[in-house]
Amino acid sequence: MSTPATPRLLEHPAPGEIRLELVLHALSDAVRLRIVSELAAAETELSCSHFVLPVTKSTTTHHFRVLREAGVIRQDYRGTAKLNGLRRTDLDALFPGLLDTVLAAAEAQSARLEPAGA
Amino acid sequence: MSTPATPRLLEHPAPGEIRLELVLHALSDAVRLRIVSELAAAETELSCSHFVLPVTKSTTTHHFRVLREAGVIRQDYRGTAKLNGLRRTDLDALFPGLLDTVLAAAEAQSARLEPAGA
DNA sequence: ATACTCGTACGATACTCATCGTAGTACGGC
DNA sequence: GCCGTACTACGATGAGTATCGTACGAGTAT
Repeated sequence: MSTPATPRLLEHPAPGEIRLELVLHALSDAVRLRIVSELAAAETELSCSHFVLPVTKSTTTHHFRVLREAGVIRQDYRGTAKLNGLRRTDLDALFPGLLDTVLAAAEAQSARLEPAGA
Repeated sequence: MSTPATPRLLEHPAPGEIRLELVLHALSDAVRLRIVSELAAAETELSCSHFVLPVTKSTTTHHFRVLREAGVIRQDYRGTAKLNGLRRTDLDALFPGLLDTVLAAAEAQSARLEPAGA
Protein backbone atom coordinates (compact mmCIF):
# COMPACT_ATOMS: atom_id res chain seq x y z
CA MET A 1 0.00 0.00 0.00
CA SER A 2 2.99 2.30 0.08
CA THR A 3 2.42 2.85 -3.58
CA PRO A 4 -1.18 4.01 -3.98
CA ALA A 5 -1.59 2.10 -7.22
CA THR A 6 -1.11 5.18 -9.35
CA PRO A 7 -3.17 4.71 -12.48
CA ARG A 8 -0.56 6.74 -14.36
CA LEU A 9 -3.07 8.66 -16.34
CA LEU A 10 -1.81 10.70 -19.24
CA GLU A 11 -3.14 14.10 -20.19
CA HIS A 12 -5.00 14.38 -23.43
CA PRO A 13 -6.55 17.49 -24.94
CA ALA A 14 -10.33 17.46 -25.02
CA PRO A 15 -11.80 17.36 -28.51
CA GLY A 16 -12.65 21.04 -28.27
CA GLU A 17 -9.08 21.88 -27.39
CA ILE A 18 -7.52 20.27 -30.43
CA ARG A 19 -5.94 22.94 -32.64
CA LEU A 20 -5.41 22.44 -36.33
CA GLU A 21 -1.98 24.07 -36.30
CA LEU A 22 -0.74 21.67 -33.66
CA VAL A 23 -2.15 18.68 -35.52
CA LEU A 24 -0.47 19.73 -38.75
CA HIS A 25 2.75 20.38 -36.94
CA ALA A 26 2.60 16.98 -35.31
CA LEU A 27 2.16 15.42 -38.73
CA SER A 28 4.94 17.43 -40.37
CA ASP A 29 7.67 15.07 -39.20
CA ALA A 30 8.74 11.94 -41.01
CA VAL A 31 9.01 9.82 -37.87
CA ARG A 32 5.62 10.85 -36.53
CA LEU A 33 3.98 10.50 -39.92
CA ARG A 34 5.26 6.95 -40.01
CA ILE A 35 3.89 6.24 -36.55
CA VAL A 36 0.48 7.54 -37.51
CA SER A 37 0.49 5.59 -40.76
CA GLU A 38 1.24 2.32 -39.02
CA LEU A 39 -1.34 3.07 -36.38
CA ALA A 40 -3.98 3.73 -39.00
CA ALA A 41 -3.08 0.60 -40.92
CA ALA A 42 -3.23 -1.54 -37.79
CA GLU A 43 -6.68 -0.26 -36.86
CA THR A 44 -5.93 -1.33 -33.34
CA GLU A 45 -3.86 -0.16 -30.44
CA LEU A 46 -0.15 -0.77 -30.59
CA SER A 47 2.52 -0.60 -27.95
CA CYS A 48 5.39 1.83 -28.34
CA SER A 49 7.86 -1.01 -28.61
CA HIS A 50 6.07 -2.36 -31.64
CA PHE A 51 7.50 0.42 -33.75
CA VAL A 52 10.94 0.12 -35.27
CA LEU A 53 12.10 3.69 -35.63
CA PRO A 54 15.49 5.10 -36.55
CA VAL A 55 15.78 6.99 -33.27
CA THR A 56 16.48 6.12 -29.66
CA LYS A 57 13.86 5.31 -27.05
CA SER A 58 14.10 8.75 -25.53
CA THR A 59 13.33 10.37 -28.85
CA THR A 60 10.55 7.92 -29.48
CA THR A 61 8.91 8.92 -26.22
CA HIS A 62 9.19 12.54 -27.28
CA HIS A 63 7.47 11.94 -30.61
CA PHE A 64 4.65 10.01 -29.01
CA ARG A 65 4.13 12.83 -26.57
CA VAL A 66 3.97 15.41 -29.36
CA LEU A 67 1.32 13.32 -31.07
CA ARG A 68 -0.63 12.88 -27.85
CA GLU A 69 -0.51 16.55 -26.88
CA ALA A 70 -1.67 17.56 -30.34
CA GLY A 71 -4.65 15.24 -29.94
CA VAL A 72 -3.67 12.88 -32.73
CA ILE A 73 -3.26 9.75 -30.64
CA ARG A 74 -4.53 8.44 -27.35
CA GLN A 75 -2.22 6.66 -24.93
CA ASP A 76 -3.24 4.32 -22.15
CA TYR A 77 -1.24 2.16 -19.84
CA ARG A 78 -1.94 -1.52 -20.06
CA GLY A 79 0.25 -3.23 -17.57
CA THR A 80 3.85 -2.66 -18.52
CA ALA A 81 3.07 -1.56 -22.02
CA LYS A 82 1.54 1.68 -23.18
CA LEU A 83 -0.98 1.26 -25.92
CA ASN A 84 -1.33 3.89 -28.59
CA GLY A 85 -4.44 4.41 -30.66
CA LEU A 86 -5.47 6.95 -33.23
CA ARG A 87 -8.14 9.44 -32.14
CA ARG A 88 -9.88 8.94 -35.41
CA THR A 89 -13.38 9.71 -34.19
CA ASP A 90 -12.40 13.01 -32.59
CA LEU A 91 -10.30 14.10 -35.52
CA ASP A 92 -12.90 13.18 -38.10
CA ALA A 93 -15.51 15.14 -36.20
CA LEU A 94 -13.34 18.25 -35.99
CA PHE A 95 -11.61 18.09 -39.36
CA PRO A 96 -13.53 15.78 -41.67
CA GLY A 97 -11.33 13.85 -44.02
CA LEU A 98 -8.11 15.45 -42.86
CA LEU A 99 -6.56 12.31 -41.43
CA ASP A 100 -7.40 10.12 -44.40
CA THR A 101 -6.21 12.72 -46.88
CA VAL A 102 -2.90 13.19 -45.12
CA LEU A 103 -2.38 9.45 -44.82
CA ALA A 104 -3.18 8.98 -48.50
CA ALA A 105 -0.75 11.76 -49.33
CA ALA A 106 1.94 10.13 -47.22
CA GLU A 107 1.39 6.83 -48.96
CA ALA A 108 1.41 8.47 -52.38
CA GLN A 109 4.71 10.13 -51.59
CA SER A 110 6.24 6.90 -50.31
CA ALA A 111 5.21 5.11 -53.47
CA ARG A 112 6.63 7.93 -55.54
CA LEU A 113 9.97 8.07 -53.75
CA GLU A 114 10.50 4.32 -53.37
CA PRO A 115 9.09 2.93 -56.60
CA ALA A 116 10.05 -0.71 -56.11
CA GLY A 117 12.44 -0.38 -53.23
CA ALA A 118 10.70 -3.03 -51.22
CA MET B 1 24.25 48.62 -67.97
CA SER B 2 25.83 48.10 -64.62
CA THR B 3 22.64 46.37 -63.63
CA PRO B 4 21.90 43.74 -66.27
CA ALA B 5 18.15 44.08 -65.94
CA THR B 6 17.89 41.12 -63.59
CA PRO B 7 14.50 39.48 -64.04
CA ARG B 8 14.55 38.70 -60.34
CA LEU B 9 13.44 35.16 -60.70
CA LEU B 10 12.53 33.27 -57.56
CA GLU B 11 13.34 29.65 -56.95
CA HIS B 12 10.47 27.23 -56.75
CA PRO B 13 10.63 23.51 -56.12
CA ALA B 14 9.65 21.40 -59.11
CA PRO B 15 6.45 19.40 -58.59
CA GLY B 16 8.49 16.25 -58.07
CA GLU B 17 10.51 17.93 -55.37
CA ILE B 18 7.60 18.92 -53.20
CA ARG B 19 7.71 17.03 -49.91
CA LEU B 20 4.65 16.36 -47.82
CA GLU B 21 6.42 17.08 -44.54
CA LEU B 22 7.45 20.53 -45.73
CA VAL B 23 3.97 21.29 -46.99
CA LEU B 24 2.41 20.28 -43.68
CA HIS B 25 5.00 22.27 -41.79
CA ALA B 26 4.33 25.30 -43.95
CA LEU B 27 0.63 24.98 -43.16
CA SER B 28 1.14 24.48 -39.43
CA ASP B 29 1.40 28.18 -38.69
CA ALA B 30 -1.54 30.46 -38.07
CA VAL B 31 -0.19 33.32 -40.16
CA ARG B 32 0.65 31.13 -43.12
CA LEU B 33 -2.63 29.26 -42.88
CA ARG B 34 -4.37 32.61 -43.10
CA ILE B 35 -2.35 33.62 -46.15
CA VAL B 36 -3.22 30.38 -47.92
CA SER B 37 -6.88 30.70 -47.00
CA GLU B 38 -7.13 34.19 -48.45
CA LEU B 39 -5.23 33.11 -51.52
CA ALA B 40 -7.59 30.22 -52.08
CA ALA B 41 -10.64 32.38 -51.56
CA ALA B 42 -9.39 35.02 -53.98
CA GLU B 43 -8.72 32.46 -56.72
CA THR B 44 -6.34 34.98 -58.24
CA GLU B 45 -2.86 36.28 -57.61
CA LEU B 46 -2.45 38.75 -54.81
CA SER B 47 0.42 41.04 -53.93
CA CYS B 48 2.13 40.69 -50.57
CA SER B 49 0.93 44.12 -49.52
CA HIS B 50 -2.66 43.04 -49.94
CA PHE B 51 -2.48 41.01 -46.79
CA VAL B 52 -3.06 42.60 -43.42
CA LEU B 53 -1.11 40.44 -41.02
CA PRO B 54 -0.27 40.93 -37.36
CA VAL B 55 3.47 40.85 -38.08
CA THR B 56 6.01 43.18 -39.61
CA LYS B 57 6.96 43.19 -43.26
CA SER B 58 10.19 41.36 -42.56
CA THR B 59 8.30 38.52 -40.97
CA THR B 60 5.75 38.58 -43.77
CA THR B 61 8.53 38.10 -46.30
CA HIS B 62 9.78 35.17 -44.25
CA HIS B 63 6.38 33.46 -44.21
CA PHE B 64 5.92 33.89 -47.93
CA ARG B 65 9.30 32.37 -48.52
CA VAL B 66 8.50 29.36 -46.35
CA LEU B 67 5.33 28.81 -48.36
CA ARG B 68 7.17 29.20 -51.65
CA GLU B 69 10.02 26.89 -50.71
CA ALA B 70 7.57 24.25 -49.58
CA GLY B 71 5.87 24.47 -52.95
CA VAL B 72 2.57 25.77 -51.65
CA ILE B 73 2.57 29.10 -53.48
CA ARG B 74 4.18 30.55 -56.57
CA GLN B 75 5.64 34.03 -56.55
CA ASP B 76 6.35 36.21 -59.56
CA TYR B 77 7.48 39.78 -59.84
CA ARG B 78 5.11 42.08 -61.64
CA GLY B 79 6.76 45.45 -61.77
CA THR B 80 7.25 46.65 -58.24
CA ALA B 81 4.79 44.19 -56.78
CA LYS B 82 5.25 40.48 -56.18
CA LEU B 83 2.22 38.43 -56.98
CA ASN B 84 1.43 35.30 -55.03
CA GLY B 85 -0.66 32.44 -56.30
CA LEU B 86 -1.56 29.04 -54.95
CA ARG B 87 0.05 26.06 -56.71
CA ARG B 88 -3.26 24.30 -56.65
CA THR B 89 -2.71 22.19 -59.76
CA ASP B 90 0.63 20.85 -58.59
CA LEU B 91 -0.58 20.17 -55.08
CA ASP B 92 -3.77 18.47 -56.20
CA ALA B 93 -1.79 16.22 -58.50
CA LEU B 94 0.63 15.19 -55.77
CA PHE B 95 -1.70 15.08 -52.79
CA PRO B 96 -5.30 14.89 -53.99
CA GLY B 97 -7.71 16.73 -51.77
CA LEU B 98 -5.11 17.76 -49.23
CA LEU B 99 -5.36 21.49 -49.82
CA ASP B 100 -9.13 21.59 -49.79
CA THR B 101 -9.35 19.43 -46.70
CA VAL B 102 -6.90 21.56 -44.77
CA LEU B 103 -8.63 24.75 -45.85
CA ALA B 104 -12.00 23.35 -44.83
CA ALA B 105 -10.51 22.34 -41.49
CA ALA B 106 -9.11 25.82 -41.00
CA GLU B 107 -12.47 27.36 -41.76
CA ALA B 108 -14.25 24.94 -39.44
CA GLN B 109 -11.89 25.82 -36.65
CA SER B 110 -12.30 29.54 -37.21
CA ALA B 111 -16.07 29.18 -37.10
CA ARG B 112 -15.78 27.14 -33.94
CA LEU B 113 -13.47 29.54 -32.14
CA GLU B 114 -15.13 32.80 -33.23
CA PRO B 115 -18.83 31.94 -33.24
CA ALA B 116 -20.18 35.39 -34.02
CA GLY B 117 -17.11 37.42 -33.35
CA ALA B 118 -17.35 39.33 -36.62
C1' DA C 1 13.11 -10.99 -3.82
C1' DT C 2 15.92 -10.57 -8.33
C1' DA C 3 16.22 -9.56 -12.62
C1' DC C 4 14.47 -8.15 -16.90
C1' DT C 5 11.58 -5.24 -19.99
C1' DC C 6 9.06 -1.10 -21.09
C1' DG C 7 8.75 3.37 -20.90
C1' DT C 8 9.67 8.16 -18.38
C1' DA C 9 12.29 11.99 -16.55
C1' DC C 10 15.99 14.94 -16.58
C1' DG C 11 19.79 17.35 -18.33
C1' DA C 12 22.55 18.70 -22.30
C1' DT C 13 23.27 20.11 -27.01
C1' DA C 14 22.76 21.73 -31.44
C1' DC C 15 19.65 23.20 -34.69
C1' DT C 16 15.58 25.47 -36.52
C1' DC C 17 12.42 29.07 -36.59
C1' DA C 18 9.40 33.23 -35.80
C1' DT C 19 10.18 37.64 -34.83
C1' DC C 20 12.12 42.15 -35.25
C1' DG C 21 14.92 46.49 -36.87
C1' DT C 22 17.68 48.59 -40.10
C1' DA C 23 19.62 49.19 -44.35
C1' DG C 24 19.42 48.33 -49.13
C1' DT C 25 17.63 47.24 -54.07
C1' DA C 26 14.18 47.42 -57.82
C1' DC C 27 10.51 49.67 -60.08
C1' DG C 28 7.35 53.44 -61.29
C1' DG C 29 5.88 58.28 -61.28
C1' DC C 30 7.10 63.32 -60.72
C1' DG D 1 17.21 63.36 -62.23
C1' DC D 2 14.52 62.54 -57.48
C1' DC D 3 11.38 60.44 -54.39
C1' DG D 4 8.10 57.14 -52.83
C1' DT D 5 6.50 52.42 -52.69
C1' DA D 6 7.30 47.37 -52.55
C1' DC D 7 9.93 44.08 -51.15
C1' DT D 8 14.58 41.88 -49.67
C1' DA D 9 18.87 40.95 -47.18
C1' DC D 10 21.33 40.81 -43.17
C1' DG D 11 22.03 40.46 -38.46
C1' DA D 12 20.26 39.58 -33.92
C1' DT D 13 17.48 37.35 -30.56
C1' DG D 14 14.50 34.50 -28.01
C1' DA D 15 11.79 30.43 -28.13
C1' DG D 16 11.01 25.92 -29.57
C1' DT D 17 12.52 21.18 -30.84
C1' DA D 18 14.85 16.89 -32.22
C1' DT D 19 18.30 14.42 -30.63
C1' DC D 20 20.93 11.86 -27.30
C1' DG D 21 22.71 9.50 -22.78
C1' DT D 22 21.97 8.18 -18.31
C1' DA D 23 19.31 7.24 -14.47
C1' DC D 24 14.97 5.93 -12.64
C1' DG D 25 9.97 3.82 -11.80
C1' DA D 26 6.44 0.41 -12.81
C1' DG D 27 5.19 -4.07 -14.04
C1' DT D 28 6.11 -9.11 -15.10
C1' DA D 29 8.60 -13.40 -14.89
C1' DT D 30 11.82 -16.35 -12.74
